[in-house]
Amino acid sequence: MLTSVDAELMRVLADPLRLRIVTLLARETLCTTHLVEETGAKQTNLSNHMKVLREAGVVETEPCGRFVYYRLRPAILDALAGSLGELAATARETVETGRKRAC
Amino acid sequence: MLTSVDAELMRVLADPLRLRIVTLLARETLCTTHLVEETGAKQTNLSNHMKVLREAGVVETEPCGRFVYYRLRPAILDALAGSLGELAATARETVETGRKRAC
DNA sequence: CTGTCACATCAGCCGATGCTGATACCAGCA
DNA sequence: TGCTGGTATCAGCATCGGCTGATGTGACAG
Repeated sequence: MLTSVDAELMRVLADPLRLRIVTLLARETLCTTHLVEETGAKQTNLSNHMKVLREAGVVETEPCGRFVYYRLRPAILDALAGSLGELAATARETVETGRKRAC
Repeated sequence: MLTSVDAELMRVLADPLRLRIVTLLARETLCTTHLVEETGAKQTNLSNHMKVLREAGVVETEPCGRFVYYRLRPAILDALAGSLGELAATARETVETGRKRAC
């Protein structure tokens, strides 16, 4: 396998609310106010999740007056999708050829 | 978006040890004994994780005498990689066209 | 300067989950 | 029928992480 799947990135994206946020941001760049409207979550909670996403490199921020826009970084998602695809391809070959270790 | 990313499946795969197990199983079908050797984890712990992976549909079991082989189900990983790829593609288009909601 | 609004930070609670030792189950073998 | 070895289950513990209310910060309007 060339690239390995990033467990930390998986963990960050595995939370239901964060995944919802990422899905919303995939369609259009939004700021916290919009995300509060869309998700119904508290501003505090949302801010915490945005921090996690920011520190994981999933989103980047763009200040705009008092507002802060959150923009997704597609390369991160591409890389994850790619490494998972590789894993799936490897698994498929293993299953189809019946490769197994004797015990 | 056609398919949405499965948060539960992400959660299952987000654990470091489980991801390690899945990566090992992608190369060759193994039984618990091998996984204990490879990961150094306790048999009890490993058995718990295998139950989680089994219930999530990530692996399927094949009894072989007193042993139990665990085989990955590639379709599950393919689907996840695919939906993540779609998400990434959507995000890329959003970023490149500068699509954002006014606040 | 003062008030308001958008957002971030902090401390605390609490439920979820990973890890472990003890134990049960089950297949093969003598 | 016992014994051994591979695996599953159970109860308890400890930690992690998400949610919340209170509070801080920084920018705009009047």
